[in-house]
Amino acid sequence: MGIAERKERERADMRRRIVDAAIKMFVEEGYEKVSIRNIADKIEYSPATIYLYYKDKDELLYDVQKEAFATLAEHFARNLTAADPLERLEQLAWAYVGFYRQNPELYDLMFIIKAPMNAEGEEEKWKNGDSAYDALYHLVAECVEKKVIRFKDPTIAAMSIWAFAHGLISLDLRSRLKVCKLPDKTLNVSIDDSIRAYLDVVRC
Amino acid sequence: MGIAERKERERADMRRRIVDAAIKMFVEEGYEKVSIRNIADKIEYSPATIYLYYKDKDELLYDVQKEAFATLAEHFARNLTAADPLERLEQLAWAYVGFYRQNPELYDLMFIIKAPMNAEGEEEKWKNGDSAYDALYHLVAECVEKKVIRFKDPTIAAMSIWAFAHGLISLDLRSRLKVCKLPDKTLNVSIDDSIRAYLDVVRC
DNA sequence: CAAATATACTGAACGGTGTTTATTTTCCAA
DNA sequence: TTGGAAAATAAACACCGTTCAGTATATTTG
Repeated sequence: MGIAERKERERADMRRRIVDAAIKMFVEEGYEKVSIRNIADKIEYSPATIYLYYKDKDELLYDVQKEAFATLAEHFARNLTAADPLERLEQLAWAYVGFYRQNPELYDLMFIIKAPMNAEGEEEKWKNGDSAYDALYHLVAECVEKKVIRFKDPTIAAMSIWAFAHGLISLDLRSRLKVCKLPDKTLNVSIDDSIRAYLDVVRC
Repeated sequence: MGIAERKERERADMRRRIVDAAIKMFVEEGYEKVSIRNIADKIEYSPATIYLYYKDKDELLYDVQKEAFATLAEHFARNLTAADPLERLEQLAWAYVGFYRQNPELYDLMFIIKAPMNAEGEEEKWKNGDSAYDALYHLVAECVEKKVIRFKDPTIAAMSIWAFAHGLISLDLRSRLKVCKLPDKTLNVSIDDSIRAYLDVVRC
């Protein structure tokens, strides 16, 4: 009786088709500009069909985020090669920025866009970023332990470092960073310079 | 011939009515959930009327942002009292966080929400945040000059400090900060602790 | 194999959105 | 008082996320 199994496979295939089209379109056009109807058109099904596989747009976004976090994890795995923890922390920082540069729209829907946090008090459910954060935490903890960075508490250190990188990227993504006007001159502030300066400040 | 003047006054009054209702409703319900129709209802005019005073929702948001930045400027003016530049920088940090805590929804629409950046390449037009950023820059420049913080370039320093605070707040606003799960224990990371640790790290 | 049932899919609708247009109402000058 | 400008609006357009009644297809049962 392989029918149930085949049906399950077909169901998974359809979810793949939907999520693949969604990722492609979100990346190309931006989350807000892509409608369920657009996605349905792309995969040549009726809009209502999508609701047989995803209960709403939020649930679809959640799956897209899962995919994006897997991509980020791969990106980290490829780039975190150094043995020295401080060097590895620097690699992490550059890998994080590199991921953003290659996938700005993905970064937006992973970390900035409001959905799918609608359901209040359901922070528990948001586990997509956990493994990436764990990687950061353990690395930072090692740096704190070996006293190569000027932080004392590993939890606060990890969150602070993430917050800095995220803040920089968020400002860049909203064009607050590109140009910085002063009375006398106009300066370009780059993410790269800021990261370098931060690493200098944080290092022991 | 005071009629033209009165008309102008009436026009300004109407824009005030619209922007006041918009701010109130954005703060109460969130930008995305407030429609032009809702605002029109509130001020007891037809939706189309709003388009006689604002060309689109983006332009209205732009005015709301202007108001919000004025509030932030006041907030800074009230709280930046110390003579010592480093102390004043700390006051700035706490004032920034305090503003966010008192007006999270305003913070969102000032710094995070995607609109009104639709018009590509119009970064020139976004002047709302300039005076607040100038205040930060000059203060940080003084700190760099007097060598009380570990940054060398004032431009990079100002942007980095802002990025850190903004990153922290952005993560908090999207519930990424509240709880931080680890294999063994669950920890609360607070904005306050992170700011304190950052100031310690940055101080010379 | 045929009938009954379960599954997959869809057309059409609901109630909303931002925005535009044609029309009506209001106001002011001649 | 009346003609024309200015202000306000009702109605429509083209979308949106989502639901539901109904149809087509596949599977199971008699």
